[in-house]
Amino acid sequence: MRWTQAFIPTLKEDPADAEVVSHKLMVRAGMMRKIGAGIYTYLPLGWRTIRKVERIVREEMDRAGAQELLLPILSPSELWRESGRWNEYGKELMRVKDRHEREFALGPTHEEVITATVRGEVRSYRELPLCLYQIQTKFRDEVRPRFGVMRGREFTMKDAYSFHKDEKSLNDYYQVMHKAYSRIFTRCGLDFRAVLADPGIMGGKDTHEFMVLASSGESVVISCPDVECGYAATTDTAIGNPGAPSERIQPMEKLGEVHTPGQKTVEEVTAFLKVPPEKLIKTLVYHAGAKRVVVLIRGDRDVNEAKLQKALGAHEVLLADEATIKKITGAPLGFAGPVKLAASSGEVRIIADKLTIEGIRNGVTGANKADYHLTGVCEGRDFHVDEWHDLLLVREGDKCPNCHKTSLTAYRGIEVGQIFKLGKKYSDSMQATFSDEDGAAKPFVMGCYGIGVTRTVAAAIEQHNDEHGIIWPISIAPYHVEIVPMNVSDAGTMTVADDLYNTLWRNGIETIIDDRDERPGFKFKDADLIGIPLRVIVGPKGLAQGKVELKSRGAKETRLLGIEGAAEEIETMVKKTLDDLSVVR
RNA sequence: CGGGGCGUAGCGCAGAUGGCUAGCGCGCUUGGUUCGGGACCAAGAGGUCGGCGGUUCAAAUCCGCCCGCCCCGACCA
Repeated sequence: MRWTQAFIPTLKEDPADAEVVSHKLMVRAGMMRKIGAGIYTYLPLGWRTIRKVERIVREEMDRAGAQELLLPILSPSELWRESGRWNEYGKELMRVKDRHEREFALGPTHEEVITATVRGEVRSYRELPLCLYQIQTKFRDEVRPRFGVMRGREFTMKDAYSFHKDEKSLNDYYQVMHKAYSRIFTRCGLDFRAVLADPGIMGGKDTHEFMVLASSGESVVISCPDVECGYAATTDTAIGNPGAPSERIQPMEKLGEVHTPGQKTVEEVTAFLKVPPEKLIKTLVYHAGAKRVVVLIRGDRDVNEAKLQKALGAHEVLLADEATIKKITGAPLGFAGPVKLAASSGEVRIIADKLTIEGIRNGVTGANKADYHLTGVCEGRDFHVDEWHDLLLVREGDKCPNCHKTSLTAYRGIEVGQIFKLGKKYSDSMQATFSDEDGAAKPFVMGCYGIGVTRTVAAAIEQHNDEHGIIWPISIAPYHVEIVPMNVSDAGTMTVADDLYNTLWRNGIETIIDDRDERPGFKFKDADLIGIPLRVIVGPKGLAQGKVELKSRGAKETRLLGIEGAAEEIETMVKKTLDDLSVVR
């Protein structure tokens, strides 16, 4: 591409509405423009990179034995009612009506459509396993689109669905996909981790998220630094392991009441009674849908609301307001406790964090009476818990729940992919069956596997940039090489530059030449911004010695190449770098 | 959805105690001088001040409603 003919509208200044670096750079580098909140036009440069990522995804999906197809974006509501997700999916599902008032969904994911496609067509276990994938625009009516393409309302996604005759086949294929995903993100030049995650609305059991490590990431990952252990999970799912509290072996003290005027928070009570926060039994009242529950957790820890939500089977949990607390505990906010609580309120269940509350002795808790707390509170003797769950919000420094040896570390990540074992959720509800060896109709065992393609591009920029702009991994760079002729009015310069440009293209090296009549500094700034991995400068300095200058985007130093052999040498470099990226650890 | 902020030229911003032809930088056009890290000079073009309504002799500026956008908290690739 000749820059004078290209549509690459670069910007000197950051766009006012961009916050994260990938968003700023994608706009500044002329890769995309915003059309509405979470809706973008991909300009030629951005589209080239997106297509590079898609190509890598296709190659690896094909290698994993999956076949590409294309499902419709628009799908009738009946399909979603069959699976139950017309109601379950909530407001995030974009819904439209046709002229006859028939309802449709704009696909946010395609379990329903693929299941409807496969059922009736795949009839025998002999045709299994089968994996189908597509790369397509998805729609989600996000509560808050943000960070450019990171969380858009319309985005490109690769989604794959596998069909199996049994769990074992699914488990095997899950590993194949795990490996394929690792290859894809490695080839895209990303530093990532596969972590255990929460299945959420997708249903199913096992699931891993592929996280690209980045400070701007929206997810927090907890992981064990011990490589052999390798435990890694999102904070929503990380299993608690706070160690055995020493209180459990202490002799039980007598239950006592103390006057604690105005001492409401854990910090206040801790300071007032001169006890450590581990002694406190924090008592929280939650709304879980229409119901209310009392949740207990040790004073120094926090409740993981995602775990609570799952434990209660609720769609949403919300801390109760003061009026509700007063109604349930009989005391103002800050003096709630489990002792004699369940008896007085009847239908309100007491849910407790198993790891921090079970067997706790001599704890401190609210007396359900204004300005009073109880001491010497023992679980089992003084209060009864209806349900035990792991409700702990795991944090950095906790012991690893897997190897029990090392302290966990926390870091932020961008979720670029997720693989799920769906099981029979959709095949059951949508009656998608096949005939097994014994001739009986059985529902398919399914898996599904997503990659946010546009998000992957943003994640790559988050990991590869400096104060001047993007530094593309060559595998997903819009072009491999940028030629910068110093002076376009100089015939000698342009002959060398054009020859090199033509030769490189002839040898399959994607090249852009900045043939604009601009000063060198101006072109260098744009070159840094758009981040093409290799830059060839054709100017008087080199030409005087019969050379051109080669510089990597990330590097400071330049190398001189003889004009004659330059094309060949560059070609070798590009191909070697591409090969290096395909090597999977 | 709740809380906070913003909307003035293609982009980034000033102007806000109502007052004359609404400014600045970048970008754009033309001419000239420049030319190894976003040059300089000169002359231009470009605006329903987000929209509608109200107050007023007079509204970018005050009031009301609406729309759009961004950020912070509960979801997800």
